Amino acid sequence: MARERKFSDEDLFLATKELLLNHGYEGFTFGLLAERLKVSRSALYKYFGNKEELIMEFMMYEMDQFMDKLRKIDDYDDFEDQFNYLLELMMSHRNIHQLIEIGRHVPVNNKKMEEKNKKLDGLHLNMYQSLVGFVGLGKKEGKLKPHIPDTLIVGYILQSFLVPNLAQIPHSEWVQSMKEIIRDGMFTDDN
Amino acid sequence: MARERKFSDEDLFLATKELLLNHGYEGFTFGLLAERLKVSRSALYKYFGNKEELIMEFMMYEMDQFMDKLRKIDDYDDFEDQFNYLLELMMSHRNIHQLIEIGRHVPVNNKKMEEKNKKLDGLHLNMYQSLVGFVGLGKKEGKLKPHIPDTLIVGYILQSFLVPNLAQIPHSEWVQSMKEIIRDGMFTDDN
Amino acid sequence: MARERKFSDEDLFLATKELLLNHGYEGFTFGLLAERLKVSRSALYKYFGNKEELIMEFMMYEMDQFMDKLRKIDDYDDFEDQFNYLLELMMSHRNIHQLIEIGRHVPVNNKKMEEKNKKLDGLHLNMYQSLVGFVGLGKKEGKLKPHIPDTLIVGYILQSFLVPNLAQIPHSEWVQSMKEIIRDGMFTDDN
Amino acid sequence: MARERKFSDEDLFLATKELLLNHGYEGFTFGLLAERLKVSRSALYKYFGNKEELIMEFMMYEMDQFMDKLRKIDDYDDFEDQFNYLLELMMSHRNIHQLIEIGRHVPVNNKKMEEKNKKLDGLHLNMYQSLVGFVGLGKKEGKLKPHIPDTLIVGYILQSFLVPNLAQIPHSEWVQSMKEIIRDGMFTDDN
DNA sequence: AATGAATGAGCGTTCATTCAT
DNA sequence: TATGAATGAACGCTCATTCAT
Repeated sequence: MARERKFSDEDLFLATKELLLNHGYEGFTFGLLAERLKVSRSALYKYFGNKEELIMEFMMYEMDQFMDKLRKIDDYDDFEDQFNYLLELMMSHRNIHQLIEIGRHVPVNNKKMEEKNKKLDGLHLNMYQSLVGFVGLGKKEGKLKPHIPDTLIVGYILQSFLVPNLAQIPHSEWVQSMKEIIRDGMFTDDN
Repeated sequence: MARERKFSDEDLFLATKELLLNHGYEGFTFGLLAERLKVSRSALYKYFGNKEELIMEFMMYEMDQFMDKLRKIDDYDDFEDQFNYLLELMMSHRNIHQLIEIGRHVPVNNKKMEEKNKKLDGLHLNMYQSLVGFVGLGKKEGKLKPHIPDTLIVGYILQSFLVPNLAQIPHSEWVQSMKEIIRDGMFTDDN
Repeated sequence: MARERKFSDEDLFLATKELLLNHGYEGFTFGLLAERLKVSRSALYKYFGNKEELIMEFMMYEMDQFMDKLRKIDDYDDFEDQFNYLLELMMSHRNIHQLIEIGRHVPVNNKKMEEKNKKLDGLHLNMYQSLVGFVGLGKKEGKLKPHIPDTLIVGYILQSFLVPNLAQIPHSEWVQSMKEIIRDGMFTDDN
Repeated sequence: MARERKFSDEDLFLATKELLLNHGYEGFTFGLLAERLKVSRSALYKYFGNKEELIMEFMMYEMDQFMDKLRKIDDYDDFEDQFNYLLELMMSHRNIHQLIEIGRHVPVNNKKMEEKNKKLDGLHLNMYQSLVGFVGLGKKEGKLKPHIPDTLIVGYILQSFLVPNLAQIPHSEWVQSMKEIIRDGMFTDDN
């Protein structure tokens, strides 16, 4: 009944992600996105009323996917297992923070946007609570140092994965070392 | 006799720094900068051929200053002292990474730019080498775990300073905890 | 058997009229019209090659209807009766002028359009002649001042109804006063 | 110290006036105006922050000029003289109403605009009061029919000047006839 | 050395119009 | 017949950049 679409939602969100990560919120333009998808700029407006809406929608799509996986952390009872699962997850969703940070730049003007913003905030809260729950468990089990602020622990775990692997160390070795630093620091024991 | 300049390089670089940190690369405009310096936009072109050039020039100025301080790390013979000095330094120049990150956004088109870009890369290298030197010392003294890649150690330390202090933990406590994580990790000893 | 049309010409022209009066020529869009008729924008193109054509077509439809009524003026032999009929008619079709005025904004590009434009001009001429006939009768009967140009008389009658009733004077009083001015002016007799 | 301007404010306001009258508020574009003045669109933004501002500024310029002249009506003590003066004035500023009407379409968003809007409203009020004063004098002198609403009298006079002189009747004759209709109507005395 | 004037490219957005189903 | 997909021109607006004084 109508022509076939030239790009799928997945195509679009994938392109959006890359552009957003490479250019930031201000640097992300419909022109760039359209070029990438090989459509006209105006075609994008069929699906998203405006730039903010597009980015918000993308944000939610991305967060939803991430949260689905993050929630699985509760499948593990043992803290140690949760820790391993979490690190793997963060590693494979390395850029989620940058995206969240970029998301903060999106201005919120009208009501529709406000709604979406709330939903997004809800997801953030969910994420935060998952992690705080995890830290709480770690402290209760006597695994995590009790005197270190929760937010710092969470922040460190999240931030770690943004360290660029400039020297191209093999993945498994890199992750292994990273885990070790996070757990026991970079100093030898006899300090 | 020529007229006197209405603004000094220091004025200019200081203003550039603040604007860059507050607005990001895309949000930084000659208009904003000119307003801040109380000159016309066009006046800026007398000193910097274009926006990228200005930012590059600023980057180098900033890096130079930072490197001067970083090189002082060699005044300390003891690794432990170097470590403390480094953390303090990074803490008080926290935004150097943001600036470097912003620097990555600058597009490189022509030859003049390429030249400056190379020089800037040189400074990065200097920085890296200072730090690698520091890591080498640590390893030689048996303080740092020998099997962890140097770049990860350096990267991890640098990245630490980007963890946002969302919960507004007091500065000294925050730094103290950071040091502890870096040295001994977030896990308790009996793991 | 072909599908049945989802909207009638009357629907369409009615919607067009309201939109045109409320939004003006530039503010009138196919999107608005389609939404009103609950069809897709593109469906409209089956019936009207383009926006101008649609508006022209509408104009003619509207004029036709108006002319049907205007021609009834000849049912009255007496000038006085014609005068009253005319005023009532104008009052209840007040917006015909606005529409004509809007019609003047329609650009005429191609040949098809030119044709329709001519036909529309013909209708205007008809209207004008009806009114000139009316004026002629008035002058012959010695009711209208003979030395005042016909076009001014006609123009005045048409234009009068566009005076906005800002102070919300009750309708009947307003019309009554209007008639009086048109007939005998706003000055008292002893001038 | 800087290049000479390619157009004066008068040029600009004149062009604005014509475009506004021919295309209406929506149809008036910076593109059109720039083309007319043989400058780039963006050049206009040096002088007017946005479209509304430009139009408002123009409105005030136009109104100011008009009000200067309208206020002179009080130089005449006699109603008859005021009447003549008024008609001449309106004739030479025929389109002031269309402009006012167009001015009503300008959306008012921010504070700067609100201010200007208020000033413009003030001018409208001035105009209205000048005319109501004039009508009052006419009624007091027994020249104007007392039972006809003031707003109708004012509106009728203003509207008169919008009657198009389609048949190209010579100016003086046209004005003469207009005066007569306004004063004594279009009907002969013996009605 | 510094300025205001002017330009052109590009952005976000809207809309008439065309195309393929 | 009717539709959703797609396009391209234009609009309002911003900004880096150039020009003439």
